Amino acid sequence: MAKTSPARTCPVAAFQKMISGKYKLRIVWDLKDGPRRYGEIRSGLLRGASGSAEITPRVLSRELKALTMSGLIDRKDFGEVPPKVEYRLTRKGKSFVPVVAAIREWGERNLGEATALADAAE
Amino acid sequence: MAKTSPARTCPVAAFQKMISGKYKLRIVWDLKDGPRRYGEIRSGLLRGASGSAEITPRVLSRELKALTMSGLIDRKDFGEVPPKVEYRLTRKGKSFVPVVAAIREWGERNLGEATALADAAE
DNA sequence: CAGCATCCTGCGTGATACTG
DNA sequence: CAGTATCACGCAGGATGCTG
Repeated sequence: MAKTSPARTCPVAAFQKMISGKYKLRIVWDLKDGPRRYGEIRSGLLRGASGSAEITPRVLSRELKALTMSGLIDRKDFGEVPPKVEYRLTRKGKSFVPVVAAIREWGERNLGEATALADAAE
Repeated sequence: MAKTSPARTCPVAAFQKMISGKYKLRIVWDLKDGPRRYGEIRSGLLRGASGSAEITPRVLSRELKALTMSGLIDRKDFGEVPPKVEYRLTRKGKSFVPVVAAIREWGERNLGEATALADAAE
């Protein structure tokens, strides 16, 4: 047991906590294309399968704040008059993108459609 | 944006749903080393930072069932007398291991300690 | 040993309304 | 525009006790 983390909060547990919430991963993914404003993120985050309802500001605000505190994203507030705030990935956030990409890739391949078809003969 | 508009339940959303819960990822990770019995999984899944309390059967049972229905793991029930049940990764589950590995790797590197130190000069 | 049945609680998510 | 304040609710997750 030289390098076997001493019961430290499992990396996966920390990860789960960090991306807990329904939108954090999607926000990070959205931000990978560059900085986005609050409203843009909001417009891009539609709820339900129909994709009609928008996330409530309360929730988005929380997610954004959590991501900021996790150090994944950075909040940039431009002066005041007509409020303008941009969110962008930090270096850490950028390093996280490939992980999300891996998740998406796997998800697209395994959750897209043929979900539980060839799982019987395992 | 030619191919980025399906609006289909985002892969990440599906992923989040699939691994929702505090133990699913850990269970999958545990199972990567081979089949495990119910009790073994339970013993390996300790709660809290102290790692003393064990997961309650109700919860473990749910997680296991969910993972089975997701097609990530497979339940093998040996006869009856003294109940013996083994859980193992399905092909799909195995294909998912690398993703979890990526998550762990990233987590160990970014959540281990130096969490929010060099996030200012981004 | 490997669960299931019941009860209880905190928190994540949403609706709605208001502000600098 | 970019949030905050309040209220409400469903559900994950834990505590206990029981069973085949």
